Amino acid sequence: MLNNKFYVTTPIYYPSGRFHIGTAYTTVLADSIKRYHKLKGEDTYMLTGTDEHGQKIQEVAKKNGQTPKEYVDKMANVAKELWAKMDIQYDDYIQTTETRHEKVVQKIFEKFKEQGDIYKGEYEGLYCVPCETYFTQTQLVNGKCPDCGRDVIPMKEEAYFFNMKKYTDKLLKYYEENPDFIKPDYRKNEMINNFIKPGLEDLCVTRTTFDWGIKVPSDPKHVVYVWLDALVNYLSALNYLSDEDDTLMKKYWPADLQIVGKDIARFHLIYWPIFLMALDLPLPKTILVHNWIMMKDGKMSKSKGNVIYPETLLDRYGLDAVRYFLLREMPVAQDGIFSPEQFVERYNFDLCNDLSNLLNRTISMVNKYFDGNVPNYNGTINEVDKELEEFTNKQIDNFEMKLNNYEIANALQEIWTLISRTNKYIDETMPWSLAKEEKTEQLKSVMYHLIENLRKIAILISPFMSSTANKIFKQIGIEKNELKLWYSLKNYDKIENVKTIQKGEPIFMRLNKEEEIAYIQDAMNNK
RNA sequence: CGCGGAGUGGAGCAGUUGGCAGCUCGUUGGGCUCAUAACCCAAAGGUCGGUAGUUCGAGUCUACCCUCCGCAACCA
Repeated sequence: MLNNKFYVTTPIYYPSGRFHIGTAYTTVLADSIKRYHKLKGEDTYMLTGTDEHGQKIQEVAKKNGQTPKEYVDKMANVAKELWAKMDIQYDDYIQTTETRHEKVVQKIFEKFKEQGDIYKGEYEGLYCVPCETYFTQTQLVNGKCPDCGRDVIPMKEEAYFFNMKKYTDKLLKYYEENPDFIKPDYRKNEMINNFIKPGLEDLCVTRTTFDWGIKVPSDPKHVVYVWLDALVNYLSALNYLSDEDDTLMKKYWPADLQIVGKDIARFHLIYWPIFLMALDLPLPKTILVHNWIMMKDGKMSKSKGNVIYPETLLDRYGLDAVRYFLLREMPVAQDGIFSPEQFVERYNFDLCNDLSNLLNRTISMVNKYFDGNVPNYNGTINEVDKELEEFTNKQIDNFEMKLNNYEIANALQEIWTLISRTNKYIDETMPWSLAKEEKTEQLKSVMYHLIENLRKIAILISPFMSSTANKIFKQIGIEKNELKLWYSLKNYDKIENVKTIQKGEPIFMRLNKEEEIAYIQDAMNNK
């Protein structure tokens, strides 16, 4: 294997409120891709965390009667609990208020200053005194502060700036020479046309109007402004520039995949690569910008009463159903729509009718015809079997192609095409007739192929729905670990002497559509 | 004003380098009985937003236009 390590990151989330389904989506996406690489035997590393500085945090903490640090630590725990609940296998969780991070930000800041990339200047903006916040012209609502509605006044303060112009050409060249750097492709054009072509403005990287941030060592009345602070987390978590041992950095940098939401695309596609260039570090291989989960009536918002929190779905429908829905229904390159109807339909059609039912009918037949003893492989005894094997191998290739290109929803679709094809195989071969006519060899072959395909399906879904995959393995009697690995997928003859369980428990039961839609709708309105 | 995305049978979507218009759900008819009123087959249903053009041939390329959504410098 040429590339046998895989470093994936999520954004560090801003914990100013409750984590909603979008946050869960990003994290599930990262986790699933990581598990896929792990399944292939790669050395994987996943990072997530929280972005804990800034004025808004300071205010929320105050409102809760806590110190900012108390507040962010509490929120980090809330996040960790949610990720535990969602079985997210992150390898490290970074909080930007940890010393290991702050030290690195300070070092980088001073390095940039020495290099001349950061210079002192004056920040000018429209300031709302009671809110202690600057706004740009375009953020104002009717010329007033968008938060409190009061007048804003032009203000100036001393601040440090990062010289972005210096790196513009280099960045454009990098975009051009590395077509995989930005996915989906159109984001690149968006960045170039909207921000780079009109001329990048230097980025203000410090503030003096609040103090909940990392102090600039050489000028401590300034705190480092959010983005320089936040972006560095991807490095500080690997012990970059730290006195500690830097094996992680050596081993995992550059990142193979960094996943971000479209709202923060600009920071990751422009400023982040420029910071890395200024540090003389290689850039991540791919930055994947995903879109948003929308509601039928537009963005999620509390005032519209259409916010959906992950817990609502997790507690009632289980983790795997939620993970499946998020990954299957959200196309990454486009906004996806969440609706209770779609959730329930996906659950019933894909998980119950197609997958769970295929398992159930297979188990029942193996028990009925062979007492649960899965016959051993007997080759492809006819055209139907041969066709099934070829089709299955083709689907595995399709799946791999789509997933390697980070088309998760399409990759899942390829698995479901395989599930359908396997269901069809039962109708084609009509095992019940074979049994009646005592065509035992053919019947054995059909049972073997069904079990074998279920094994493959379980492997394919395992990065997305690991407990479902395990339930399938268990029901079809697969115990050996080597039969659960990626590299056993193309084998058609390795299952020997296994026994299915006696009575298959359905892994997904059909939901009552009206009831469940009402339930989800209620949960959305009440909170 | 600008930039980005979208406009495909009733609904939601696929359509890679231009070559007989596909998928899921729904509808109608049929099949099967291993399975969860599930599963399998078939049919009906589209002038692929509009106009003009390039081409032997365009949903797919070019130009212009219309409609919807998003962005415009700290909301995944």
